[in-house]
Amino acid sequence: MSVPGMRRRRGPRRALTDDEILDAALDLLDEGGPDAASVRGIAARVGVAPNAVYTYFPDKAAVIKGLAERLLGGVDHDVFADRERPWRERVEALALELRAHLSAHPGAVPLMIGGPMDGPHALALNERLLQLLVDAGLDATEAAQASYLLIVYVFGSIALEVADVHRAGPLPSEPERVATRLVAFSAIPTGGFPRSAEAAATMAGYVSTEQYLWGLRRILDGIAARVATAGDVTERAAGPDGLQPAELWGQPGPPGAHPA
Amino acid sequence: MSVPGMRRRRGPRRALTDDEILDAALDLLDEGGPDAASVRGIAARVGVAPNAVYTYFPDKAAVIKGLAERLLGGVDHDVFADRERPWRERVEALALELRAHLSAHPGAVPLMIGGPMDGPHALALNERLLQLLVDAGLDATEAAQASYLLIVYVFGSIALEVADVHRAGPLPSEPERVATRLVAFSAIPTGGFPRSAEAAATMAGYVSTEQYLWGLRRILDGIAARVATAGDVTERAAGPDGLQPAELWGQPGPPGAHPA
DNA sequence: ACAACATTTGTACGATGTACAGCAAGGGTT
DNA sequence: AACCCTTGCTGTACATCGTACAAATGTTGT
Repeated sequence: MSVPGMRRRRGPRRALTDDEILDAALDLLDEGGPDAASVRGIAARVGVAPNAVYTYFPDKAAVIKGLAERLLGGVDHDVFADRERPWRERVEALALELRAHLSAHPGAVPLMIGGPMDGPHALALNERLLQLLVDAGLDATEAAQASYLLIVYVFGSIALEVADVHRAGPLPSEPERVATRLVAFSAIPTGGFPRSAEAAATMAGYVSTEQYLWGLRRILDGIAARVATAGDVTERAAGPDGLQPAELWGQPGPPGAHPA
Repeated sequence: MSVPGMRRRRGPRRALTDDEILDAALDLLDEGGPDAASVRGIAARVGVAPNAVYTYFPDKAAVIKGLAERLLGGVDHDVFADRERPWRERVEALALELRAHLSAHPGAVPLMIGGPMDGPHALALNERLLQLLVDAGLDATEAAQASYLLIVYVFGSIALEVADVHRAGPLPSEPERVATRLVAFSAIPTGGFPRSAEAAATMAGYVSTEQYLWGLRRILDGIAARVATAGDVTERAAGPDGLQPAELWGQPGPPGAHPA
């Protein structure tokens, strides 16, 4: 990403750009994990003194924020933009695209979920998702709720996956990740936890993408039921994941809600 | 990890306990946010030199890990232990209990999701959840998938909520949080994002707990569909563990029919 | 009383984020 | 062409962080 050997001359006039700094930060995160993006390291990588960074960003938090925006801005909107396709497919495409994009930079993930994601690219993505859900037949309120649910799932699962893994360098390949997960599980005194051990064992056949999609489809099933409730039957979930709405409408909440 | 009754006073003047250190760390996090738990701060709070902490924990990461375990160990298992209640209610109770427990210490949340949660208390919780789902009628594999989905949702939503908020001190009350969320939304150039603006507006009537439960219930709907189809003809995967739908919702019978 | 030992402290080192003051190299004006 | 003023970078400095090392301190078993 960054060009090596480029010498910077002393002087004013635009030696750096914001993007060069963000590139350097991202490179460092990819190589050394979440703690590797120090201001000094970034500056050294682009070939300037540490405090030169503060010409472009007010503080380190701003760099992180810029990085988050940059990552979100890199997701391919075309993947789920086709309004002719069923909405579930479109959401799945979006979820997979986001996961692929963020998993490529695991070191950056903890940093970006550490702060609010309210930049223009984040909002644009949210806007797309909301529109998609409205297209699917949800009213505005439920579309908002559903988008929140989906966002939580996508970012939450990536965050947990990244947290589980050795936090330096790029994410290992999926088979490797499954293996280390199993190692981690078996290294634990699972003696008293038979079901956890069993889960770890059966998990071997379900690599992470499968699991990700399984959870996502359960969520889509739940949302689809609300679509049906709204009276819009233009799209009914079909196939192996098909469901019969009558069977999954939940009952009202349990008595004894929890006090704050 | 420290058992009451076994007093370890073998050293010189004053011997600390792991719990005293964790208490101090948690207090600092509650007061000053995720960055407030410095080793020096913790040591000062318990009244020792900074490096005295390293007698009890090998490094700071171990303190964080101990803290995560301590928090997870504090969740009340009785809330969802009653196997006579419908499984959905039990899951909701667990989810609410976890959320209430973790939201009380927002500063600790980013730290605990930053690393793997594989301590004994975390495993015990996972074990309980898996058992609960198996009781509900899921086979071992799908119980594992479903528990992962639920865990991602619970921790992910708490993490995102915490990230949205000012990262110091205890989480504001829910009305305040909604207000600041709206402020944050309106402070953003939502001009180009009509649906996001609309979502922010309609969100006012749906405080965070409502939203949390809405998403959780969509997930439960999706999982319930798997329970219902577990013994179905279309999906022969059930095999020897196949259960009859009648037993799946517990003794009370199909959803909506069980008595309070 | 003595020795073994567990615990705490003093000191120190390297790394981090960032504030402050100055210096160099344009562009704009004359 | 000579000025200066703005812009961008550097040098230096400080507080704070995690933590390693050895010395000091007190407790306990013999």
